Amino acid sequence: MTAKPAARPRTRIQAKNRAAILDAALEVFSTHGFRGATVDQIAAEAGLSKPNLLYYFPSKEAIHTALLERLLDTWLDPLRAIDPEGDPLEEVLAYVHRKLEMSARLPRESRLFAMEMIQGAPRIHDVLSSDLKVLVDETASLLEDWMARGRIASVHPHHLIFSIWSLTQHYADFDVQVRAVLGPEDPFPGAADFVETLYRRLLAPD
Amino acid sequence: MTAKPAARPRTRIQAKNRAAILDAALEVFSTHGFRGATVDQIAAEAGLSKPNLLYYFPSKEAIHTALLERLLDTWLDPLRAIDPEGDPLEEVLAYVHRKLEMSARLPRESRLFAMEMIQGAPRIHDVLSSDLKVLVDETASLLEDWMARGRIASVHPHHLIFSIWSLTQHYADFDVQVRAVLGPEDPFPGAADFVETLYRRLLAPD
DNA sequence: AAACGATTTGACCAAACGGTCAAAGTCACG
DNA sequence: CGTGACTTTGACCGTTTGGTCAAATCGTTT
Repeated sequence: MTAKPAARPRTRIQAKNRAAILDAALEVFSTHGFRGATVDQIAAEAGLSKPNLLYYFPSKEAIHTALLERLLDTWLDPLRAIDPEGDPLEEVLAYVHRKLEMSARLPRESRLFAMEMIQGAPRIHDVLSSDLKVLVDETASLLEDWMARGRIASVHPHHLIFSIWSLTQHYADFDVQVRAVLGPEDPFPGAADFVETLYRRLLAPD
Repeated sequence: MTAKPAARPRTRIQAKNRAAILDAALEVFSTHGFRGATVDQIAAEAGLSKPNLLYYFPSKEAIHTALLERLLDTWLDPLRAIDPEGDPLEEVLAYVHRKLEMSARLPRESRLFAMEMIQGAPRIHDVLSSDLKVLVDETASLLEDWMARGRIASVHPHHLIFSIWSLTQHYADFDVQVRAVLGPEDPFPGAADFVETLYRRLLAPD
């Protein structure tokens, strides 16, 4: 009986190859989207033959799903890390900087997420309107509470969160454009400085 | 001799069909990217047979190119419309609102642009580092001039422009996510209000 | 209504696609 | 060092892909 490798890898080889496949798939899916990515290309990028890749994942879609599941967690972690007991403005700023750092260090993950959104999130729409919505609503409540107490200025909390997402992820998703305009200079120090200023001025209590 | 239809359509039928093809291609390319889009799908969406579509455009790539050329112009028009003689803060705010309105009214164009960027802009990289860079640098100079005169607060002008792009286009590109979080409510009124507040507070002269 | 170019189509092609399979090779452990 | 499970592969399959072509149809002008 030929046992298919489990989702939880049992051998060193499985751990190594599954990791290589997911890394290669991240590269390919994040730049070409699901339909634009080919199994051959992922296999080549992972240094495996196509049948060998399909020994570890049953289909192209399975790879994509595995990638998205892993992504959603790490992507929303910074939001969960906001401390309701901390100083409001500093908590928001820390969140902004965590997100910006993620754009700098995990640009492919950011682009994979953006790809999925642009395509209408056909594979994660449910998670968005359940888990994500709950998490965002909770954070929005926290922000509103801070605003009501005058700890930070009053703005629409959901749009505040959207603004943080868009501003920070922009540097990963539109990396080419940013660098084409800015030249060789590293965009991130300037970006960090800019968003710091922006949110300090936006949220400074009246 | 069978004459291929010119880029400038000569007959009513050509004008109509070329428009239908470009509209269909916009729909398909903007949600699936270049490689993920198929000629069959574009043809079906345009209500034509595949060979008929290829009578009007010589290849899939030609359609994509035609689309991008048309896009770049309309996409950067709002930037060109900033009036150096106008009131600085109001000019910036007007630009922000023009961009936001474009996201609301031309979401597919926004997503096509985003798609191209995420993929590394292989087909328009040259235009970015030449035309776009020049246009942005000019606008940045204007902004710096306004800042030096104390008409608006000092921030990094390039990142200011990036922030406007990301904040406004986010509502088109991440439409699914925004609506999943916000529910049935129309996002744009709230967004307009939010960005207005944001840039007033950011740019208000000290 | 003839005649000409403009338009449309069914049939077709080679290449690339996602995926399968039996057989061969490799590894770890008793 | 043998043996059973794990891993890898070449050959293959049916479908989809971008694109071609000759023939048929349509529109317009005379």
